Order: sequence, then structure tokens, then C-alpha cells
Amino acid sequence: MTSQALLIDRFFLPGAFTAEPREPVGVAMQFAAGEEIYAQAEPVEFVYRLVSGAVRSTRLLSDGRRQIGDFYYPGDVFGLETSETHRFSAEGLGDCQVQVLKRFAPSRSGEDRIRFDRMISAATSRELDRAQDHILLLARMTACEKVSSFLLSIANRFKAELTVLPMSRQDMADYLGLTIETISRMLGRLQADGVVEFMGCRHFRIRHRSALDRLAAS
Amino acid sequence: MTSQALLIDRFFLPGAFTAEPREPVGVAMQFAAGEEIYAQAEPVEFVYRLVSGAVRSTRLLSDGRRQIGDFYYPGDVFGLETSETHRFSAEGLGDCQVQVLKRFAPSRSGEDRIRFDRMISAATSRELDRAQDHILLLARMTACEKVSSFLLSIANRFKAELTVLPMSRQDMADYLGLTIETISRMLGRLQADGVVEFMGCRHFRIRHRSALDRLAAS
DNA sequence: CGTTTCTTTGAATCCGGTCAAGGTCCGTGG
DNA sequence: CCACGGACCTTGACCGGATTCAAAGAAACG
Repeated sequence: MTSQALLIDRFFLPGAFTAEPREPVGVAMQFAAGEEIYAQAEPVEFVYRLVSGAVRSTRLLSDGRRQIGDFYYPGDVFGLETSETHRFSAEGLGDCQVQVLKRFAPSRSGEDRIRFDRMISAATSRELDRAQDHILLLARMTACEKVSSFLLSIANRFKAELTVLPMSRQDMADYLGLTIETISRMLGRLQADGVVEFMGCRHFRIRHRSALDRLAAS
Repeated sequence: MTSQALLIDRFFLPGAFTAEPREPVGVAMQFAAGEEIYAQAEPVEFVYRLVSGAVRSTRLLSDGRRQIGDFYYPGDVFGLETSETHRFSAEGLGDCQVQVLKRFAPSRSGEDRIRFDRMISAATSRELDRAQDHILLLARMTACEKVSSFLLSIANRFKAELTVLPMSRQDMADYLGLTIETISRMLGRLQADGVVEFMGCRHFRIRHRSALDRLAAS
């Protein structure tokens, strides 16, 4: 195995980033809260892997409407857009650390090149799967179902007793195709019904999982 | 160039299928209107390329709600799902001809294998782009904008004076996340406003393109 | 030519949006 | 340490676009 191959495997390690790598994997970068990692319409140069923090990918329409494509958490690969330029921008939701790798490196050839391409297409496939789930969510779910399945998917991702929401209400709204007021109302309702419990607006725990599963109804 | 490579290039030729191939490209199959080409949850065995007719990919929820993932027209490759099993089913909208190629052929190796993988990932990328546009449409557009941009995208695809809608109102509704009544009303309104003109419910022409562009507003 | 399926149209309803006001959380500086 | 200011979140009242329910009309098919 070449060291390039090792690098690529480390970069694309699925799941959360746990082990300390012995050698640097791509270039490590740090971004502040709200800082842009790459911009919409900018040429695609790199692939990114989130080490810590959380990232959102967003798309702006000319009239100011905003759509969030996805949220990324530690271990996720993002920025792998297929065209020449980025169709989304990416911003940190808080301070975050990112590993950066050249998207098209002429130095990569032979085995390494194949390896890299295969990993990229695996990551693209995961992206497509998530996009398709997102479509189902947006097209055929009520506000309550959207919010329920959103909470559920974050909780499932982190599997901790207490789940932290790294994004604002506005971010949730722009992801789910709702307004902040509706988000707030639905969260209030879920709490009033004893399904979840909030401690401050960014921390919650699930109190009645089967009810939440039922409400998410997918 | 090996004959396998030729086959793959022919199969994945972008755009409409115009030239007669000198040799068969995959296996040609014929499906009747409404017939299932592959089923949801069925293992992925083949990749498909539409020669004539039109196809929809659909997903069914347990409670009967239906979502259409996409419509495919001659020249499009479909059925390239990333998991082991199909997350959608595909059905012909009318009678249609399809070319079928094994998704995982052990006989493909070396150059051919690379070639094939590259083509698959190009097609997957296109699919992802479309899914992302679909997300924007569903999350942030009004019924009128949805219907307008739908008509526009079909018209742009075929670029004929008179455009044929191969799908039913129900199909349009399940694609756009609306009801058939709303679809019908919006089409009626667009016609009343002189933006489009319908001849029967499956044929229309654009009478005022700039107005339609403005309504589609993306 | 009759039956079935699909489409259109109308009236009433409801879910989520809009507008507006008030509350909470934090960081900053007096 | 507390007061102030601003950003974010919650809550209420009202509104409107899309759905629902219902029925009539048009098209497809045997």
C-alpha cells in the first residue's frame, strides 16, 4: 500500500474521527463560527472532511430565499460537487476543524487514482441517498413529521442521552422548508406532549422514543 | 478500444439516442404502460438506459403516500442506486424500450472496469444534481412556481413547438408535492393568463416564454 | 356506445405563514 | 456586579394558499 493510498483511506474513514492519525491527512484547517469554507459558484478545488464542529451547506436564490442542503458532522466528507463550480456554499455552525484534500491532483495516478475515485463515488452515493430522503421529507411530510424526524435523525447520529443542536432555528427552518415560528411551535408541542424535553433551546433529550418514531412516520 | 469499452460508451452516450448502433448495446427490453421495470426493495442487478418512451421512479411509504423521484426520457440512464437494493421502483409511463446492462459483471476488468465505473459515477453525479434542484423546488417554491418550472423543464428538454406530457396529473402531483386538484388549477390559471395553451390535457405549447421563465423564478 | 378512469371546477376547511409583541440568553462595558 | 443592547427564540392573532370533499365533465378503452 502506498502512503498516498493510506492517506486516502484515512481521509475517507467512515463515521466519527476517533483515532489520532500518525501522519497528517490532507491539510488541517480551522474555521470560526459562521465562516465560509467555500462559496457558491466558486470553482471546485478541494474535498473536505469534518474533524470537529458542524457544517451546513446552503444555497441562495436571487430573491433571497435560502435552502440548506445538508448538515455535516465529524467524520463526514463534504464539498464533493460534480460540476466545475460549487452549487452550494459551506459554513461552519460554530468553530470547526476540517481536513482538506485536493480534488484533482495530477500527482495521483494508477492505484491511488482508482482508490481516490472509488472513495469519491462512495461519498457521492451517500450524498444522493440523503438527498432522496430529504426529498421525501420535503414533499410529503407535515410540519410535525418534519420536525420529529429531524430531531430523531440528529439523536440517532449522536446516540447520547442529551443531544445538542448545533444549528439555529433559522437553519432548521431552511432545511425543512418551514419558518422559524413553525419550528418553534412544533418543538413546543412535542415538549408539551412529553415526547421530548428541552434544556435551553439547543439541548434536548428524548422522553418517549416510540412516540417520536411514530410521529416521524417514515 | 475493446468491444466491451465500445459497448459501455454506446450505453452511456449522453442525450437522446439517435444513431442506430451496429451491435446490440446490452439487452434490449420492451415494457408495457405501467409495467414495473424494477421494484422497490429488490436487489440491484442491472443498469438501464431508456431508448423510447418515458419512465418514472417512485417510492411508496407504508401509509400509502407516494413520492416520485424523477422522470426519465430517451437517452437517460436510470436504476443506478447505490445500496444493495432499490430504494425506488421504476415504471413505464407508456410503452417503452429499455437497454439493460449488468450492474456488476465479473467479466468486466481492467480498462473496461474503470471505464464503466467512471460512467456510472458520472451518471450518479447527474442524478445528485437533479435531486438537489428537486429539493429547492419542493422546499421553497409555491404551487405556481413548481408547476411553471416543471412545464419549463419538460419543454426545454424536448424543444419542440408542441410539448407532450407523458405523465398523468397524479404523477405530476407526486413529483411536485402537491395534489392533482392544485396541479389542475395552476395549469388552468397559466392557460387563462395566456402563458401556455393546452390542446387536450397532455399537449401544450408555450405562448409567452418570458412570463413562464419569470414564474418559474429559479 | 357504455363504462371506467382521469381531469376540471367549486365550496369549505385547515395547516402553516405572516405580522407583531414579548421573552430569553449572552456578551460587553459602565 | 449589574445594566444595557442585540441576536435569537417563543407566543398570539389573523390571514391566505393549498388541501379536502364533492360533483360534474372529458377522455380512454373495450
